[in-house]
Amino acid sequence: MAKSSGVLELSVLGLLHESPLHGYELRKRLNLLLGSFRAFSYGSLYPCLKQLVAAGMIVEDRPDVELRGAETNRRSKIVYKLTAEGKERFQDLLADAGPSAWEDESFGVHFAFFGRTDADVRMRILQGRRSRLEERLDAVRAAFSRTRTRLDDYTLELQRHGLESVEREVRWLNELIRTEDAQRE
Amino acid sequence: MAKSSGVLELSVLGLLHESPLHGYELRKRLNLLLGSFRAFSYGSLYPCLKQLVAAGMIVEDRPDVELRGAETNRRSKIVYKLTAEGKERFQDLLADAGPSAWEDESFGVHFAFFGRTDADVRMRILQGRRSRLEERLDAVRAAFSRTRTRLDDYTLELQRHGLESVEREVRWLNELIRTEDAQRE
DNA sequence: GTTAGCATGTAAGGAGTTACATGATTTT
DNA sequence: AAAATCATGTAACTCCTTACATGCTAAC
Repeated sequence: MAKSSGVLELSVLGLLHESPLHGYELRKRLNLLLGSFRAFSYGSLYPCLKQLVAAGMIVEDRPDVELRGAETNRRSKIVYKLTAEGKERFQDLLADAGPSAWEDESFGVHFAFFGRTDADVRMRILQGRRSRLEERLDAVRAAFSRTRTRLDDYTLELQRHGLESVEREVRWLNELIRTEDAQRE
Repeated sequence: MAKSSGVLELSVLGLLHESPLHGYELRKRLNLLLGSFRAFSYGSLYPCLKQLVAAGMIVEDRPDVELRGAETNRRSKIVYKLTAEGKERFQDLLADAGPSAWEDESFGVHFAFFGRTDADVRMRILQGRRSRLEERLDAVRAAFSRTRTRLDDYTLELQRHGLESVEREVRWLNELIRTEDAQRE
């Protein structure tokens, strides 16, 4: 019913692009793919699969049903595979180098599928992400220097650690951008 | 109406504990306090303030209204201040050294208010957070070694960077725990 | 034969955002 | 007097989780 269009949809399409999978297995791959960043529950995954079926992006395949008698209404594994339309949708989502690709929640997934993303889109996403983080550094540092109320020691330490984390990610992005540039030759 | 009991409530109570503030200013302090971790919009803040008023944790003060004629129904700044009950509630929330204090979303806030938290609660939260992260490291590494399908280069790099980030936070926690220990003498 | 893990699903609800709507105050 | 910023608020909506409910399959 909803159009979703979030991290989950992209992840599912991407994983099914590699090979057909059933929900349970899909979830494990999902949480491996996204690593320490994110995890999804079945309560999100199954409705999402349903919705993708309804939208014609994937189709269900029930291997067990064909093998056994049809009278049993038993539950079985449902293997999902991408349709041609689904593949197209996936490519469209990957081709989007707009802000939605470099925000906190979605950058990870987009990056995970960089292997199937055009080099120029990769570059624009990396640069977008970098300036996003630099903006944030500026904002925090500005707010910090503007602040007159002296902060608690722990609050300060949290701040420091937060800034350092962001700076670290910027360095990581710099490295990646450099590598991408080198590979263009 | 809802009980909320989340990051926002704790942050608001903590900030108002330092000094009375109006919503707009409160939001800026909030986003400074939480630094690069989190940001809240007015759409969350104002309903939360209403709810805290209803619960008797804070009270409204409208400075302008008293100064000027009462016939004008004009909008004015609303300064919120903590009640005795609110202070108690804040201390109760700070005294909770359970899992809810060391999850991703809430650890930051709890840490920011460590200056007002008992030393033993601080220690239990730091240790809880650390074992939470170590569990995650184990899970990711286990899933990683169990995986037979060779991963995409970019996916691998994302994974590596994610692991490194978590390891870095563990080292930070180790350092903090060491410092806390040293201060106990 | 029972426990543990595989497998699918739904209903209710939490926590927050976005977009909108309005008005006051300060700066240029 | 226009523009920017300060200031408060609401309604609709999104995305996801939790808790529940069910059943299959392998291992011990």
